Amino acid sequence: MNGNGNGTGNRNGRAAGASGVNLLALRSHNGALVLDLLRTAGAAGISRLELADRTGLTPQAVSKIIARLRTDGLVTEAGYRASTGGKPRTVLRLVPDAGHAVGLHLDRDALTAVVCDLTGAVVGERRAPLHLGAGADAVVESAAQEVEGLLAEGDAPLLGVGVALPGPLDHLHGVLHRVTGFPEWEGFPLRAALARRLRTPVVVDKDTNAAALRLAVALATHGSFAYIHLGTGLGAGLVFGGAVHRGARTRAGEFGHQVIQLDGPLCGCGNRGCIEALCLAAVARGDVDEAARVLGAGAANLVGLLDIELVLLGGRTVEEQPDVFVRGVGAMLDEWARLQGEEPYVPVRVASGGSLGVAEGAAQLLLAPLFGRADG
Amino acid sequence: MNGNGNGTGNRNGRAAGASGVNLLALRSHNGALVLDLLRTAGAAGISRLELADRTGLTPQAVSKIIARLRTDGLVTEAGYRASTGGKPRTVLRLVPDAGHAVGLHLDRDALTAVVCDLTGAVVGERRAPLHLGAGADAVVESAAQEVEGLLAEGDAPLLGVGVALPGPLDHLHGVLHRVTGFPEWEGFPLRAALARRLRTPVVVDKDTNAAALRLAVALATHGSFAYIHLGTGLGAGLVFGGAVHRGARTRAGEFGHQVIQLDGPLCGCGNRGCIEALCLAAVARGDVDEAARVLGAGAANLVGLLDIELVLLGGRTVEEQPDVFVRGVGAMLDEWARLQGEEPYVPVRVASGGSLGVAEGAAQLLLAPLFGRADG
DNA sequence: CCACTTAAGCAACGCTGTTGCCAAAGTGCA
DNA sequence: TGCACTTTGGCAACAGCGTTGCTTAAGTGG
Repeated sequence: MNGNGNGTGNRNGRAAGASGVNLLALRSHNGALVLDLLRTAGAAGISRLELADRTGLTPQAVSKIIARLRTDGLVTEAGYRASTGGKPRTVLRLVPDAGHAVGLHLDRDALTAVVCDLTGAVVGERRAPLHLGAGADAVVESAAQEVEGLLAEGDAPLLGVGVALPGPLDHLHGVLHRVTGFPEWEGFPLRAALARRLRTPVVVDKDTNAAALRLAVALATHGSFAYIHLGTGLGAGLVFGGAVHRGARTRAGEFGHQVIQLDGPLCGCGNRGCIEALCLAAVARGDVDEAARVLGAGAANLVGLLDIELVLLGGRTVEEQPDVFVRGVGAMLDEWARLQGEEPYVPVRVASGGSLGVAEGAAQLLLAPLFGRADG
Repeated sequence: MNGNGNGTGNRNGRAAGASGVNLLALRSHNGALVLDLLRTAGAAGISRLELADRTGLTPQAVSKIIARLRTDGLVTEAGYRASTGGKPRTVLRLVPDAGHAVGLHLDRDALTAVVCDLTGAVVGERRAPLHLGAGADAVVESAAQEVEGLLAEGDAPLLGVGVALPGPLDHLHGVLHRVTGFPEWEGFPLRAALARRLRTPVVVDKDTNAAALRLAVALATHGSFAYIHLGTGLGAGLVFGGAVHRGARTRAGEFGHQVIQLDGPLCGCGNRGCIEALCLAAVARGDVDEAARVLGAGAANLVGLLDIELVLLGGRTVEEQPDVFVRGVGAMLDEWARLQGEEPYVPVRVASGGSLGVAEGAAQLLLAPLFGRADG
């Protein structure tokens, strides 16, 4: 897709530390950068000179990069800007249909599948009931059939399939750990199984990470934020420098089992005083304010520890009473900021997304790398 | 120092998002990579072919890079390896005296200054009493005099001065926030003041970040760890991907004021249930086991949230009874791992370092960028 | 002594972004 | 209408990057 394939061009992909960069990698980096700016510009488009200004590259370099991207069919010229006293700028736009990716959201009881174009827009959608407990092979088969149904028309080239699902898993190898309540999934190589079945690249990640990735792409941020998801469980996706932080074993984000009440009430995980236990208990007894307060304390911990810029809230429970949570969490962050004696104003917002958010994020697992958003 | 100056070579350093890469940046990246491997190899040295293998670059590219570095005086040939059936490999070594950096540790009651060579080894050292409350100008002046005394011999080119001190501060601009107990420092532009006085580049950072940076460099890791410092206060330095994580406003690492006991005892910061409050109280009443347990709970939170690979403990209180803390924290991490049902073994160790650790880290604020360890 | 192996440099090359220059396409004033 | 000016963007030449192909250097081992 990007000319000479997938990038680094190094002889060995195994270099332990940081690895050397050659001209192919440089080309691919700058190309991705330009593509990302084109994507961000959306329908409004962007001119060569603006691209040069934003990337720090010379106009001539941008012209060459654009010429390559046009040859590859990723970019087109689309009209002209108004003149500012000279030749008017040429508007450039991403070609949305130059590539598609499928996003698959496997939840406990439902499956959602979307096809997204290069801009991340949903161009196709399917939903189906799902029983995660039905066994790995059955689930893989029905997921594969949904994907095939979605791709029936078969127009744009398919980059691959991203799968998002709950619970700890190994993102690098695409192997599940024990999905809470479904022990039969432990150790199942979902990525390999689905890739073999569909004969296409597959990437697997946690649902919270997928949601966070979608938000990072949608916000076009290279900064940091935390996406906190409160539904049947409590988890978080962390974004630093515009990339999802997955950690050494891709298990980061276990926000729900942060202990916030030493020797507190027992949690399902076996520990005591986890945020999730306190929060869900408060929700269960109808005390949403207290749930928001607990969540806010956890969010303040995040902000203090990691110095993130933004907190986004999502999940079924939050969506039921968004104002209560935004206010409650916001109040805790403001109080924390006040105690710090400074004005490190960290906004709290509800994450846009809706019911397709996670599936869109799953598709972004394949789209985002094209735009230089590395796998973290 | 590195040929054409400091790197990126872009026309503007202000690009908001990720920025474009040109050939100078590529050259500087690969050069830094090679230098880092040479530094890591230490006195044993490393051959061109090993460098090629480790970087993923071709042997010829490495030969060219080494030729440049030799011309710049950063690298020398130093003997030969035993033959393995052909021409023996040429051993290459970093030239330690190609550059020096000063590290300054300003503590509440003492000043420690070191000069380090390129390998990070201490080649000069001075200590002096210090009264942080004596006022900014007086402290800057006495610090400057210590630095000048240390550099009297004036041999190797000086890269600059790194300053590490407690309390929140703005690393990017080198401006202090309110140092606990010394309100007169709030807003003082330490970096600018010292740079003007000494006419040399100055970098300012928190003491915990400096200590963490020294450890990252010493361990030569590109992975992740947390350095937890327990002395008169409690703080942490976080390292992801071999780089110190400072966060959006360079205030990350406020580990001590993570709330771990909702509505717990009042902390000096005004909040309730901070780890620091619980931990210091336990230490004060002689219950070191409990202090270790609290610290361990906090460390488990870190590991769960960020999926780091290693926990390092340091600071005066830890050094007094290292075994108690290592065992206590380790027990909490093991228990946490057991509850996860997996074997994500996260080792706990005492951070080597001694009384010069922070000052050495301060020097690394200037040395590390030469070896590709960006300011993160 | 000679075949073989391994290390490292020389020369040519393809490709990168950059520089210098020029054509295209507007505006604005006389 | 004409001309000076501004701005955009491409063409051509270039320096410099890592790569490739080959040669030279310097060992081992029969």
